[in-house]
Amino acid sequence: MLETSPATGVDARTRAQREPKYWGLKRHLLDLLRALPPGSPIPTERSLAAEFDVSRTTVRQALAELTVEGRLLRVQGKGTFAAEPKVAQRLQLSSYTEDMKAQGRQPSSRLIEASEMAAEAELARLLGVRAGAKVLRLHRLRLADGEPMAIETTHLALGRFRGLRRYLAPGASLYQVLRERFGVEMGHAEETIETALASPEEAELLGADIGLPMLLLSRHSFDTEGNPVEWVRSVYRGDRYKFVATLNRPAD
Amino acid sequence: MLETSPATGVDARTRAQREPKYWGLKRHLLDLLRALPPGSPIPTERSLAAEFDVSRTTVRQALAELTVEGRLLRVQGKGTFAAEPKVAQRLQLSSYTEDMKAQGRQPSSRLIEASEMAAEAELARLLGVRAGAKVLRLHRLRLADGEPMAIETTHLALGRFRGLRRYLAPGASLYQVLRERFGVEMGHAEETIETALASPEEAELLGADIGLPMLLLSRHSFDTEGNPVEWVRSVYRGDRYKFVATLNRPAD
DNA sequence: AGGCCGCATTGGTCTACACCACTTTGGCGT
DNA sequence: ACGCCAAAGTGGTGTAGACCAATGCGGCCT
Repeated sequence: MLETSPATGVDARTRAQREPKYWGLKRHLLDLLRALPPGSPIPTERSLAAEFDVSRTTVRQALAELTVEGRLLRVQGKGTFAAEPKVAQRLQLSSYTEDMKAQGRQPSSRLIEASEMAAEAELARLLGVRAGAKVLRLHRLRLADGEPMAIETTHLALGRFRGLRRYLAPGASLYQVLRERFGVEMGHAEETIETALASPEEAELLGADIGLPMLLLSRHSFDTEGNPVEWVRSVYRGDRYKFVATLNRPAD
Repeated sequence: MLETSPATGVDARTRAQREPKYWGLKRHLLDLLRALPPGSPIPTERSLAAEFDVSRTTVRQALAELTVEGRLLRVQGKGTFAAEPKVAQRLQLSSYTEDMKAQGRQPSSRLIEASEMAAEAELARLLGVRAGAKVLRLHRLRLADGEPMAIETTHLALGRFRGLRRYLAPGASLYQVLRERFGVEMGHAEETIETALASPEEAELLGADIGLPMLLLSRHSFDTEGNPVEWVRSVYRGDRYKFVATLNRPAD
């Protein structure tokens, strides 16, 4: 599912040429989503195909990308729904909050989406649950002085944190909730940093150009007993951010 | 092509075989990728469709997912290629040589240039010497299994390490020389990681394209007494490298 | 020699249709 | 009333074929 494709929103005026049909459909659906309460059903694939006079395959391509982008929730046999935009919470683990403050900038977060999903094999392994287990996915935009800096996607096993979603109020700290409601204390984490090019969705959210170099940070956190707690994938604007690490004790 | 017997459908799924065709194709391609040198071309969509007797649409679904998962690189008009696996480098105070060995790769270095220069203000500050002091600059190409991985430029104050140049033999570890000849033990270091695009010279040395995203790592190392020892600027191929860090006691 | 152009090849978009898997609903039989 | 189950409707998988867009190569023309 999902295709790598050119820009979906924002300008892209440099190439105002042939816009694929599923782009237009996508933009139309994004407008629809903006004016629609979360959780409400979207027209069915077949009706969209009829209304826009395109094939169902084309409709599915648009829907697939929107699903990957976290705007839609699809359930076989039931329908397609507007993803829940949800309560915000801010977590402060890493150094983002402190980094920003240390630089005299005002950090903030915007929750883009909070949804439940079934864990595919790799994610299940990382979270220590069986494949297909329910997982809570938090999709947030990080800002500094109101300027978009990063997109952060957090995954937690719902089986281990039943009712987690209910505790997530705006401004609430995820780590605080985990500690106070579930008695989970973070122990250590493993991070990887690599490069990636901005995807259309990411570019739009971050207000950057498609293909802009990004820093991709993954964090795998464990509690004090060594049980996996969360898996986070963050995308930072490469032109606005850099990571700083202080290393102690040589290895050799 | 040819054949397409089950025009009526109905049969096909006989054995509780819940696995979609594109899954099987995906698994096959993953096997192929395991046994294939990175960067090598994958069979074309049309040939895969013919070989596995499925439609091109089905092949594309498998390829699309593998692309999203970072296993494949697709280029219109050229083909589909095995993605370069990223090498992980521990974000810790160890030498490149040891990092690579720990991963079972054969590390090597090629000294491109070793020159003395006068430190400009900023570099002098970093190395704790007066502006204009003599500095040794080592320009090295780092390889793993003979493959260019990074360009590393190291700066050391010659006033502190007299005769350093004479001890630098091919294959010698800088850290080892510093320890054995000068009794310098590394204490801690400050690293920053950011992105940059490859310059023409860098691209040529690394065998990459101009404009390829790179990981730019700067390291400021100090000995156990807190005296600055070296300042290093490294450029890593973003498509072949990633940094790994283990964090203890996460923030609140 | 150098440059331009067109063709072959590859991935990208799209159609129209068929059937499968899952969920909900409503009517039928008890 | 109640329960079961078939039908309807939804998304999921799959086919065969068409044309578009980008790339690269080779040959033609100057």
